[in-house]
Amino acid sequence: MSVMNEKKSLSRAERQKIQLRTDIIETASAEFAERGYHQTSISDIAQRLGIGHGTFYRHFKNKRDILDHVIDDVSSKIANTLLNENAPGAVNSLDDYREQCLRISKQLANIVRDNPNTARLVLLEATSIDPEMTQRIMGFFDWAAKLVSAYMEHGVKLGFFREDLDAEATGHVIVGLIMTSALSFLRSPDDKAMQKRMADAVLRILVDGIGA
Amino acid sequence: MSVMNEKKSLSRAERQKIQLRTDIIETASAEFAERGYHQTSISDIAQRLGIGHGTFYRHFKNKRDILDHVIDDVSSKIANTLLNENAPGAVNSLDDYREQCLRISKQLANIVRDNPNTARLVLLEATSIDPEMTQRIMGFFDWAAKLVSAYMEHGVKLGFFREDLDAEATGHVIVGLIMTSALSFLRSPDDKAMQKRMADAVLRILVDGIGA
Amino acid sequence: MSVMNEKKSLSRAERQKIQLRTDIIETASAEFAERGYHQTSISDIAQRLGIGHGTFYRHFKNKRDILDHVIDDVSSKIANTLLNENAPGAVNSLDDYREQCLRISKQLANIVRDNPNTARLVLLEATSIDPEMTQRIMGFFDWAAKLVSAYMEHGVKLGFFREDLDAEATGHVIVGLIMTSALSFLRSPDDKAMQKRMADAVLRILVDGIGA
Amino acid sequence: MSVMNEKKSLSRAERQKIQLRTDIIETASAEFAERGYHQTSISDIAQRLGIGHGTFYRHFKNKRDILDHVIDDVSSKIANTLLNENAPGAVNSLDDYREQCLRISKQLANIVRDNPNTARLVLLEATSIDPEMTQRIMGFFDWAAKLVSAYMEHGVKLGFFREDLDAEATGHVIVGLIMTSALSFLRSPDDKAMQKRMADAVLRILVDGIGA
DNA sequence: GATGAATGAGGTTTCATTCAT
DNA sequence: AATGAATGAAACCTCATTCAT
Repeated sequence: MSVMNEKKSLSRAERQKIQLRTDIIETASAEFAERGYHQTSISDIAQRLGIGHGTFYRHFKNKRDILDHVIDDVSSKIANTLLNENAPGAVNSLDDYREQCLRISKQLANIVRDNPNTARLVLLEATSIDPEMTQRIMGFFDWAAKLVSAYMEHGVKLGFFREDLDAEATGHVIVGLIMTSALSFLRSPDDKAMQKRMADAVLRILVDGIGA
Repeated sequence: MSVMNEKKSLSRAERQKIQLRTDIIETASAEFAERGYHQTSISDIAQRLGIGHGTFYRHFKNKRDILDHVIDDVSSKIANTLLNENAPGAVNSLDDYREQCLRISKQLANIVRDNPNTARLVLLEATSIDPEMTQRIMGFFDWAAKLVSAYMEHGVKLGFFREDLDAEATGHVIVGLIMTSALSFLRSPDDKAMQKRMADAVLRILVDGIGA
Repeated sequence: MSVMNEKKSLSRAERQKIQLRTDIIETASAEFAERGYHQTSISDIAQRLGIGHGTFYRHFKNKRDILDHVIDDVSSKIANTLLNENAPGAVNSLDDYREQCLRISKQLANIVRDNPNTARLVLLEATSIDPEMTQRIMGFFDWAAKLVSAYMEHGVKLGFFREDLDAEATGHVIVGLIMTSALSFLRSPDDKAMQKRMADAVLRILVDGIGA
Repeated sequence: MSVMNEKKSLSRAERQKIQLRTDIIETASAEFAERGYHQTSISDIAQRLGIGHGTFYRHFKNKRDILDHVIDDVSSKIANTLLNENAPGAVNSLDDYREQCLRISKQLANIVRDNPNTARLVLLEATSIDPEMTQRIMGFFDWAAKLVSAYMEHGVKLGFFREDLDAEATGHVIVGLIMTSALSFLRSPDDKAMQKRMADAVLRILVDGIGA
C-alpha cells in the first residue's frame, strides 16, 4: 500500500470513528457555548448527537478533556489565519499595513461569524473552568500579542510606525481590541452596520488616534 | 439618645449582622474569584468564614443571590468612580482630556488593584454563570460605553477630537481597552513596569494612533 | 386570698401567658390543617401570630409537642359533647334513640363546622405523623366506639335494638359512619343540602337498613 | 424469532429493568406505609433494596413521582375488583345483593390482606402529602361511591331496595363503611374473629338496620 | 420573658464516570 | 465498539432547636 493511499484508504470504520470524533467536538462546542460548560451534561451532548452517552468516553477521557480539544480546534484555526495572512516582509508602508489589517480583520470576522459558538466559548465560558484553561486562553492571547508585536517591530524598523512605539505592549492592546470587536459581534451578530462601525473605529484609532 | 444618633447607634446585634453580611460578600467574592463560581460551594465560603453553612442562608436567598450582591458592589464602585471623576464641562482641550484619562485610569487601576478578586470575577467568571448574569455584565459595559461616548461627543463639539469620530463605536472600543488593561493587570499584578507600559500604549494609541 | 379568687386573680402576665398559649395552639392547628404538619414550620406559626419563633419554645417543648396539645383540645371537645349529650338512662325507645342520634349528630356537626381545621387535622393529617399519634387517634376512635357500644347494649337490653346486635362491632361501625360524614363535610363545607342528605342516609340506614 | 415472540421476549436487560421498577414501587410502598412518607428518605428505599440511591432516579422522576405510581397500582387493583365482581344485571333480589356484597367484601378484604401496606398508605398516609394527592384519594372514593350508587339505583328500580333510598348519599356512606372495615383490619390484622364481626355488623346494618 | 441569630443534621437531586452486556 | 444501567460523591437548601442578648 502506497504512502499516498495510507491517508485515503482508512477503513470505513476508521473514517466513521474520526467523523464521530469531529461531530462530538462540534456538538460539545455548540452546547457549551449555548448553555455553558457547567450547565451542559455529557448526556446532553450525546442525546443531541443521537448516541449513547457511554460512547462519549470511547473518544474522550472525560468532560474536561473535550474542552481541550474544542479549544485546540479554534486555536489552530485562528492561528492559521493569522500566520497565513501575515507576511511580514510584504508590508512596507502604512497603507500596506492598513490593507493587511483590513484583510486580517475580515478573516477573523469570518471565523467568528462562522463559529460564533467557539468564539463565545473562548471569550465567555472558557476562563471559568479551571486555572489551567484560563492559563491556556491567556497564553493564546499572549501568543497572538507576540505575533502582532513582531509586525509592530517590523513596521517601526521600516519607519512607518512611530519610532517610540512599545511594540510588546501595543501587541497586547491590539489583541484586546480584536477581542473587543469579537465580543461586540457576539452581542448583536445581525447588526452588520454596527460591526462595520466598530471595525472602522478600531482602525481609525490605530492609524490616527482620536485627536483632531 | 439624640435623634442624630439614631442612625449611628445601631444596636450591637444589628451592627454585627451587617458586618457578617459584608464579610460573607467579601469571602464569597474571594472564593468565587480564586476557585471559580461553580467550583465554590456554600460550605467552602462558610468554612473560610468559620460559620455554619446554614448561617449563609440567613443572609442570602441562595448561591446565585450572593453573586448578584457581589456584582452590585463592584458595579456601583466603578460607576461612582467614573461619574465622580468625569466632569465633562471641565475638559476643554486635548491636553485636558489626556489629563482626565490619566486620572480616571489611575482610579480604575486602584479599584482593580484593591479588588483584584471582583475584577477577576467580573472579567473571567461572571459571564459563564447564566444568561441573565452575562446580560448584566454586558449591560454594564454598555452603560460605561455610553458614558464615554458622551465625552467623545463633547470633545468633538469643542473641536479637540476628530470631527468624523464615531462617538458611540469609539466608546465601546475604549471600554474594551480599559477591560484589556484590567485583564493584563490580573495576569501579572506585580509587574508595575508592564502595567505602566500598557497604560502608556493605550493612551498613545488613543491620542496619536500608531502611525509615524 | 380566697379559693374563689385564685382562679380569677391571675396576674396580668399569667393571663397573657395562657392567652398566648391558646393562640399558639389555635394558629398551629390552623396551619397544620391548611398546609399540613410537615409543610408547616415553627416560623410559619410564629410569623402568623406575630411573635418570634423562639417564643414558641417557651410554651411548648417542640413541634411534635404542640400537635399533642392540639389533639388534646379537640379530643376533649368531642368527648364532652358525647358525654354530655348522651344520657343512657334517658333513652327508652327507638324513637328516643333516633332523637338522641339527631341531637348528637347535630352537636358533632357543629363542632366540625366550627373547627373544620381540627377535623381536617384529625382525619387527614394526624395519622401520618408517627405511630404514637396514629395510635392516639385510633385509641380515641376506640374510646368513642366503646361509648357507642354501651348505648347499643342499653338499647338491646331495653329491647328496642335487635337482640342479636353485636354492640361492640356496631359501635365501631357507627364511629366510622360519623367520621365518614365529617369527611364528607370537609370535602364540600358549603353544600348544606348534601350534608343533610348524608345525615339522613346514615340515620335511615341505621334505623331501617337499605332493604325494601 | 417469531413476531409473536417479540413482545414476550423482552431482552434480559429490559426484563431486569421492569423488575427493578416493580421492586422499587413495592419497597417504596412498604417503607411509606411502615415509616410514613415524610419519614422515608430515598436512601432508605434504596438501602432496603440494596441499590445505590442514584439508581432510584433512573426509574422515577422524584420522590413524589413514585407515590403516584404506588397509588396508581392500588387504585387500579381495587377498581378492577369492583368492576369485575359487580355484574349489575345479575342481582335481582335482596338475597342476590347480600351475596354480591359478601363476594365483593371478601375480594376487598383479600386485597387489603395481601397489600396491607398500600391500604395503610391510602387510608393513613396519602391524605397528608399535598392537596393534589388528597384530591386524588377523595376522587377515588367518589368514583367508588358513584359505582355503588349505580347499584343502589338498580336495586331501587327492581324494588328490592327502599323506594325512597338516596342512592348517591348512600353510595358515599357505603364506601365509608368499606373504608371503616379496612381501617379496622389494619388495626388488628390477625384478629380474624373481629374482622368477621365487623363484616357481619356492616352487612346487618345495611340489610336490616339496627332496630328491633 | 421574648427574641432571632446561629447551627448542622438531614434530605433531595444531579451527573460524571465505570463496566457488564 | 456501542450502550445505558448503576453508582455515590457532592452540592444545594430547609428548618427544628439552642442560646446569648
